[in-house]
Amino acid sequence: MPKMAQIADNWETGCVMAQMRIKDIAAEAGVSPATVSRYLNNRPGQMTEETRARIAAVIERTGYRPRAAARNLRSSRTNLIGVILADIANPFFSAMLEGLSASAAARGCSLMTAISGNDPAKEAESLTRLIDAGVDGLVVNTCGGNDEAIAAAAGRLPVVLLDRDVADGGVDLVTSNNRELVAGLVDELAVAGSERLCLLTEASDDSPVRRERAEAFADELSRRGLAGEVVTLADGGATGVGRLDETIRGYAGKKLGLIAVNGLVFLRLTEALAQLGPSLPAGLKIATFDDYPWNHVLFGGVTTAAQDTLTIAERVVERLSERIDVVTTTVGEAAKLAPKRIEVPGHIEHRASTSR
Amino acid sequence: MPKMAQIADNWETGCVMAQMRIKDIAAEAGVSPATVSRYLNNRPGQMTEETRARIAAVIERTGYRPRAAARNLRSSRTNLIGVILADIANPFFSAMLEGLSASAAARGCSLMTAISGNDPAKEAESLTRLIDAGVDGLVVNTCGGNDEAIAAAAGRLPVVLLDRDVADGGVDLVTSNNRELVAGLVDELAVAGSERLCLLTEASDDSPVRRERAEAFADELSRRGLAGEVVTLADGGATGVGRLDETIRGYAGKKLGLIAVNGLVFLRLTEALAQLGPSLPAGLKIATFDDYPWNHVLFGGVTTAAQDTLTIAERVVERLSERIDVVTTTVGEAAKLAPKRIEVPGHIEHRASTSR
DNA sequence: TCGGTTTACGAAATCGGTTTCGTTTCGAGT
DNA sequence: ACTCGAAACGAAACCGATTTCGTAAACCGA
Repeated sequence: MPKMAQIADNWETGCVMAQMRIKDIAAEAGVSPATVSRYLNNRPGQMTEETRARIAAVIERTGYRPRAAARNLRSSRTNLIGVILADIANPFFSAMLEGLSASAAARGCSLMTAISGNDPAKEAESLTRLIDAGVDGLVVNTCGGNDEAIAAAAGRLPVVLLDRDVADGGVDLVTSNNRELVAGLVDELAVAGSERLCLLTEASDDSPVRRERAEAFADELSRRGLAGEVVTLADGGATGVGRLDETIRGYAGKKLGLIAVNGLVFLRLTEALAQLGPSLPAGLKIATFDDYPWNHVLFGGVTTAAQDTLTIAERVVERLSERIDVVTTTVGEAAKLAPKRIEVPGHIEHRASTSR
Repeated sequence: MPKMAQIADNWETGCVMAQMRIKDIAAEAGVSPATVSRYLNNRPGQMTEETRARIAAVIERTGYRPRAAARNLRSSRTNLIGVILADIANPFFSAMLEGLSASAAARGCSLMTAISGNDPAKEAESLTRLIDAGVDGLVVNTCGGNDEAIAAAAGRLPVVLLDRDVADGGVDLVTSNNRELVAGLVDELAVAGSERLCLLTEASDDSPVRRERAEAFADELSRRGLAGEVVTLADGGATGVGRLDETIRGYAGKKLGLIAVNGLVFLRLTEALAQLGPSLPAGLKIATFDDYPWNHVLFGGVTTAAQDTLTIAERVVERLSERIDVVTTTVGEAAKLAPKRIEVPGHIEHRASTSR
């Protein structure tokens, strides 16, 4: 029985024409729906060049677009990648999102995003919501507190962790080479003449990333035989300077070198230093992580350990695609990929704050 | 014929148990699939409290989750909202994304995001990709150059514009009340004693937002009988200071008040001022738009016209939901909502840079 | 020329829900 | 007690693609 769609198609464009179905295209081209489907997915079972051209012409003319829902149902693939981010306010992660978006688009995938705002409950909710929506795979930058749920999810569909690992470690992880970056900053400060180094951290931040950087810092100090320590600031937003004043004043004039463990700590540091004057006290050198816009401006430029956001994003999507391909290709328990840890090198942006 | 799913369910959890279908749940609860469907969507056709409880128990016990793809196919709704952002590096928009995510989640919707990076071609591609994916509605922060395509999209599905309008204006738009914000900043500077006001803009930025702010600025000056002008900086990234030095030096000591039309311009301004010294020249007052983290820190705090990101996001999703409801409720051409322009008030954050 | 293999394609089942339509049951009104 | 309307629910069609399976034609070496 001919459908509205076919009738509408015969009218001039401009009228409200009903949505075309694959059936209609098939009828129009004088082939079966199966053949059109093969054309759409250019399947191994080839078709005559002539048939291909006829189908292409009809699709071109009618502007037909296959309905994703139907396709998803039958093939149980959605070409959707779920992304859960803990903190989008952090420019590092918004840049990451842009990278993920581009890498996914390059593979014909779209992104479903959820933002937990560092709330474990929201993160857990996002996890189930995205899985229920049928994403092919999941990128998770966890805020912590859901390690079991995430591990469980990784057992049911492809999951790649971003930046922060989970406890048991059975899940793929892509991260910067934090040890190398820490070493790079220590080197910057040492070369700039700092005699004593401090790594500034926050009490509330107990993330694996912070721990990794702190450990690397300590290791690097002892390796080089440098004096220094990890200073943990009391919480209390940007105003709670905690031990910071004390630390700075205690060493004033003694060629102190400070490393902020992340951008937030660096802003707190900046506020604290503002009380001491608009430019850096003589002999004080500073450096920080992640290349925020303001790093170019504050103190005439702050030396920064920059992470390679785009490459990290690309690696994440790449790895996720591998897993997705394995899942859809192999049967059941067959070939399971072993969990993998991918470290992406960053680089040091040398700026005025660590010049001699 | 009993399916694998039912067998698996009878085993202990822990074994690989097949995905449950609504049929299985129905069988288990001794009702028809239709009834389970009614339960899942708590439909008007109510059911016995006892039936409801029985179904609930089975679902609870089996951990059944309906497959979204199947649901989408039949109901032609996906509970997905597409979001296209021009520039996620701008913290204003990353905050927006968080707001959109929260507002959407509150309505049981997920977000599909695409980031155009201010590239019209990417924007156009994202538009079709999201529509093809079957989103129920679209939030677009356009980078320009796709006005026709966006208007066309708005004819086919619910679309709400974010911040930047399209040419013909037949589409819903949510934006800040820029005129009010400009007036607020002018007032701040006037009160702080500025005698001559400049609005700093960039040559490359020809967005409706910039135009609106510039017009409002001119209007406000003439309304108050204040001297001033719009200064357009030459392009060239953060280093191309253009007419800025000249402007500042020309008026040095003359109680100049500067307004950066956006955060990027403000960073350029900051770099330029850094050449003149670490703190503001005497008599110079400055203010800017959008409350970035560094605004709290630079110059001891910069007076800022802050947009109410969360409210804007909420209004966007609210309006989009209205349209989606209309589309799915009414038939054909029936009730079309007239395009609407929603202005969300912001507020002025007074800080040190405009103190007397 | 003939069996055998490939290639091109169609018929029909299928994915797993929702929705329509019809039937039965129940309670209220007279 | 009987009718009537609403409430509760089941049977089956349906959404629109993909996929399996089968078949006819084309090709191919002996």
